[in-house]
Amino acid sequence: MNLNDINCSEYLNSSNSIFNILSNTEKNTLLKNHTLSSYKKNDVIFKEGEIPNSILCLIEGKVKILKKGVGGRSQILKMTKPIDIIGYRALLADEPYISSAIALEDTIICAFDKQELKELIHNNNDFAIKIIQLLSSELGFSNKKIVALTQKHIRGRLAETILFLKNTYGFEEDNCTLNICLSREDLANLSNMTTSNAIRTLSTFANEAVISVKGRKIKITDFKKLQKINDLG
Amino acid sequence: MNLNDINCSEYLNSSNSIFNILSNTEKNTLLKNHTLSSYKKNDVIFKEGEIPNSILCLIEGKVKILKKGVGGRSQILKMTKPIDIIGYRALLADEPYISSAIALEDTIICAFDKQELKELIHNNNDFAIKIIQLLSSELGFSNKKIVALTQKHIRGRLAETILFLKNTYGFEEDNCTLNICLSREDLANLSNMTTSNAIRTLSTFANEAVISVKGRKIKITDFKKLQKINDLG
DNA sequence: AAATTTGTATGTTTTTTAACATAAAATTAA
DNA sequence: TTAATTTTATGTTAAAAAACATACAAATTT
Repeated sequence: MNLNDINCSEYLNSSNSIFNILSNTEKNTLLKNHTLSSYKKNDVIFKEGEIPNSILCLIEGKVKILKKGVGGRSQILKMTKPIDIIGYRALLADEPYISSAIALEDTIICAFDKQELKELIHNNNDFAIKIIQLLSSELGFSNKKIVALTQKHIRGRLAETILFLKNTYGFEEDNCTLNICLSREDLANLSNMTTSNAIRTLSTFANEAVISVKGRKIKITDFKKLQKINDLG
Repeated sequence: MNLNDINCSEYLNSSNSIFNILSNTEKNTLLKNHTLSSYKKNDVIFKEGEIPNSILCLIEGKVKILKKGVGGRSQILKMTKPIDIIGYRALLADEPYISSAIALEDTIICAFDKQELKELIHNNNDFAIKIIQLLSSELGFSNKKIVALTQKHIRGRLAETILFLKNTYGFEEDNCTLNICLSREDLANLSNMTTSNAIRTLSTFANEAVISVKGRKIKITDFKKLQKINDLG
């Protein structure tokens, strides 16, 4: 899609957008001063340590949010899809980014000024409450992840990642192929394991007929068994 | 301290309280309908799965927030001190609790009605913004914890826990003894390791003269070395 | 098309951590 | 007080996961 074809107003009104409760005046204020950018696969959108100066709205594509640990290993904290907002936590906490955002495929992002967002929150209470709901549900998600990533074994962790990807991106038309293509390394960085272990465990799952793998396409062939592996940990 | 001696209004006005920006009218509304309860050490304040119906304010004592994982092992997600608020995440996300709260020592808690909190947020924008700041800084904390707990080795994780306890509860008058007493099991559950490993690693740190241990009292004797262990992971 | 780089697959070894076992010390209850 | 239970300490073994090594396939660059 070409940048010139993007109609941001349409995205603000979308049913999944947190902006859809804004008044027309508020939406227009946002739209008056927005920036559209496009990113190629693997482009860095923002980086750990940078100061946020706008709120980003993912119009098209997929973006991973990751944080590097001691050994330089990355942990993917979040996977986003249109029309999620990105990078608002650091902005709202008045902190530099503690994570980086990288495009997983060609991506279009609409940026609104930081100050305008803050004014919106300040003037529109329903919007503030939507942000509160967003943050508190994300915090719950993050807390659950702490326990899953630290306590489950490799098989359980990878199974959880596959089910998570299904919930986030859904299936293709065949109703069983994950609607996202990731490298084995990304799968590993989602699941807190080495790339080798992601590759090996993926092969094992395929041998056990839980999934089938063709390149980066993953089909879930035995959903119940996958859930069992996830539940057992 | 006796429950009858508690003056809740004093706590609402305290400089650490998120309630201190409220108007007198708002504070009085809160105070009109509050419940004080006291808990003994190890008492359960709320439990995973329960429905939150009030926001809890820790007036006195210390409380751990923990979540059980697959094998029944607990991960301590948060350590609280006066006058932190407790259990607000689930309440704000309109979800059941995903974690439990347990008193670490004799504790006094003041509960305000859920609905009143929601009305406050709805009517007082500055208060909503304070909640947003609280949630977003907690989310950052949680995300950092994901990476630390999954990527650091045992020594680094325990060092981080000790430094975290120092930051949260500070030192006693001697300027080196942690102002909190925890069982080895709690230290383990903070650091994502077995109790055996917490005991062993604590002994090693003591042998290396990084800390000194007397029962449950921990003294930091070599702060720089402890930070180095923490940084190395 | 050939060459180079990157990603995937799989076997082997080493490290880390958990599990298990036992005993002593410290609390708590009878 | 004694007895029982819980907590701490430490040694040993077993399991899980990382690290390493190598080969092959796929994608990219030249």
